[in-house]
Amino acid sequence: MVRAPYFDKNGVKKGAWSQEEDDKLREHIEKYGLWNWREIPKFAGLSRCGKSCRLRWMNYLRPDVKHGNYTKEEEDLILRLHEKHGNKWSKIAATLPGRTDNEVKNYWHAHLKKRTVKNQNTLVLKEKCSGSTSESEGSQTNKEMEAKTVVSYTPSNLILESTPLSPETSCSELSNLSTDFAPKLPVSAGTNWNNIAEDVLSSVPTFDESIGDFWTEPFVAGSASDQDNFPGLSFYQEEPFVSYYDDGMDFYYEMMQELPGNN
DNA sequence: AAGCCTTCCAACCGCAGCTCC
DNA sequence: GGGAGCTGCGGTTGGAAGGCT
Repeated sequence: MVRAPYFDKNGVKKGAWSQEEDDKLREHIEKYGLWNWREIPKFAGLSRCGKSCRLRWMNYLRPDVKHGNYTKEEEDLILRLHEKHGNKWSKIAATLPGRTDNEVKNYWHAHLKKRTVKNQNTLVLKEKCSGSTSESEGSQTNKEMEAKTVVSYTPSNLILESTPLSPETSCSELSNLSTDFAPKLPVSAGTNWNNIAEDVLSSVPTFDESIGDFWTEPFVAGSASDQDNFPGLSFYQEEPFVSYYDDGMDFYYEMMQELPGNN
């Protein structure tokens, strides 16, 4: 189910991640945090491009990511949000703690898309049988119409709508998520950053330089100047915590406000 | 049993948006 | 203002696994 690992012409490894690579990346991020995706593979001793590392971390290695077993509530929420926002997977995923945009997107295409297509066909058939609905519903507001359409997707929406979450509860849950994985940063008065940098660099292999954009550029063993300017150091001291859900919070609150019973 | 087909998830790719200089 | 560097998003693809004929 995964692509066979291979090295491209630049010496950058592609395809499936090995356990060893996962361990290296996880260990590095847990130790030093997230600071610069292009540099991380270099310092973690990985033959991957930064983009690949980011994807692997975000979609698989992150400690708060859960896999498989979507609940009925999650399915319904995805359906509702997709109806409202379209293919804005990151927006949708932001409201599903532990789910990634990639996973939501895959789940949609694998399981939910068929259902909505089926339901839409059913709706069209019903409309054709009962005539145009625009006249009979002409007095309804757009919001009412939208709500009606969403509910028509699946009867189980009723379950979700009958159990509205309070914004306070939801936000605090998400807030916990955003801090659950605060990188274990070795920030202390006695921290010797140069030692850390040398430590990290000790296992770095060497690859040929090549041209390419930010993401495809292969990691290159750091030069002496790289070691002197370990890029993560200033970041750690200025911004020690990284939140994965900051952007989703406002949206989540906004969405909860719009749930029936919260107006 | 063997070959073909379908499903579905991990990973890749291109590009838009943001920030900094 | 605009160019470079970086990040994140969404569409697409590769291919293993399981089902079907």
